Amino acid sequence: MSTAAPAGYDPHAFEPFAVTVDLAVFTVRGGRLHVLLVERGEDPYKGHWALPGGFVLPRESAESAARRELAEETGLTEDTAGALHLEQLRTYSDPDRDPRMRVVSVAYAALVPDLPEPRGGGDAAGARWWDAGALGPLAFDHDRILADAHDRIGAKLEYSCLATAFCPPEFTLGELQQVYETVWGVELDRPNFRRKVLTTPGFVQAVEGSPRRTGGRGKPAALYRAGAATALHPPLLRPEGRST
Amino acid sequence: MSTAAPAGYDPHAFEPFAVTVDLAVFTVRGGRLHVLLVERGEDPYKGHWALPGGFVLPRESAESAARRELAEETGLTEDTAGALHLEQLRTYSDPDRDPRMRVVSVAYAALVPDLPEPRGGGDAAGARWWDAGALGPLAFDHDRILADAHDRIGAKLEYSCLATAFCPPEFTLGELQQVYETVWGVELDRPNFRRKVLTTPGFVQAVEGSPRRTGGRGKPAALYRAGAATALHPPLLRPEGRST
DNA sequence: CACCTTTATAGTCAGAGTGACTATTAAGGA
DNA sequence: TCCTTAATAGTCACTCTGACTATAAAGGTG
Repeated sequence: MSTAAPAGYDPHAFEPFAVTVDLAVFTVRGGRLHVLLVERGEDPYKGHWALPGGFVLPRESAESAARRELAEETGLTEDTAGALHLEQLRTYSDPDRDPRMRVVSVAYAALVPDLPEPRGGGDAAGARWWDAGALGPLAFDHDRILADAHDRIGAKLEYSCLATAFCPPEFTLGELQQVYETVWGVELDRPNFRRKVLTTPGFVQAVEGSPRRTGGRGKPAALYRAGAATALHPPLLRPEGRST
Repeated sequence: MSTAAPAGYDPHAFEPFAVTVDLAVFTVRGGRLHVLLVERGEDPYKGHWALPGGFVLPRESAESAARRELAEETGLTEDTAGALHLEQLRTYSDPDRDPRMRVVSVAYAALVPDLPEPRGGGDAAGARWWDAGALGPLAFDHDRILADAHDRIGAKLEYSCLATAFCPPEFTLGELQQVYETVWGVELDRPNFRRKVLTTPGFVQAVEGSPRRTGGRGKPAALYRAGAATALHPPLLRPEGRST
């Protein structure tokens, strides 16, 4: 911002950059981490799967663009999508990441509870959830973006209350534990997990009236809602190594 | 990346975005956190101080641009600057953040040991280190970027070995402790800090021959170098609350 | 219906890590 | 020589965690 623009800020005098957003939208389905992908209908990478995303419009911020795309691709209303957790990951700016032109992309990660299969509407040829553990190569540098997103989400679960974003409004501690186990790919000790969650003020709060979820196999579990806290002190560390 | 470009990817057909980098370059001087700022020589914000930065060139990545600007502003060679720790913070894309045109900026944070005052070379009217705790309002949204950078650095000290990046090649544990105290703005217990650092494998390693730094006021301190580890397990948590 | 399986919940116990200390050592300065 | 300063060594209690065992309450099966 300190140097003069090439050719003194004439907006059309230099080779322009396109700015896009890419979204890594995660959910937990049946104990597996899933990610929303769209099938590319045109070259390059025609027929490949890619992260949803699109161009940032002239009068919107990258985050607004991300929320708009998220609403379009998931079929949620913009109001609902506006309430979702959306986290800016990082920006990818390799000069050759798109063979057509110079595209700088701001990547976001979103966490959603289990949603219905997306309608194939919009401009994408098709959109569906994929098991994040069994993916073929994606278009562009989206493998890298997806890996970065997974790392970030995993790290964030350690020191934030973000895991509740994967859960429906009311959930059991077993469901919350499964979020951690699914994202981290490990098994956790149930009593210890329970103790940690319940002794962290504001992580979860019991639903009034102490209802229980019946119909399962074992003893009915108590229901909880997300609490007011956002950070976890001390953190809930993964059994082994780290990321980032 | 899934939607068609406006006007089918004709690079000049839509209003272009400029892409810049902004750098928050931190150092510790005399027990205070300092940040490198440049004085703006032209409107808007003429006479205000701003983060160093500049345009991303057509054939370079944002990170390359950041390293190039860092070398220019600090007077270091590109080789030296290439070895410095540079961390992508986030991207700022508010449509009105620059009154002249649409500028999307990728912000980076850099940590350097105490350096000489920068020469006023390059295109900036002037460049100098400022005490990060006593700053007037900066140009553009740079106050916000600087605050985000400070938060990120503080959080990273907790779970990484990054603090050694603020230190010269050989340093005492007291100097390392002062990095933590300066960035966090707290005082730490010396024996406890020492115990934590020394029992974390790979955080620091004693300089061979066990030399000591004499000339100070008290007992000479042993010298250490940065170790091979990059992550801190378990983390070195701040006395009180959190960030991010 | 008795019994097994499954899941939730309660509780115990030892070890690691940390915060708050006190004590000792080794330099410079008055 | 004594005082001040800073580094280093060590203690102790408390918290948190990992690894357990035990009990409760549902569904399923013969």
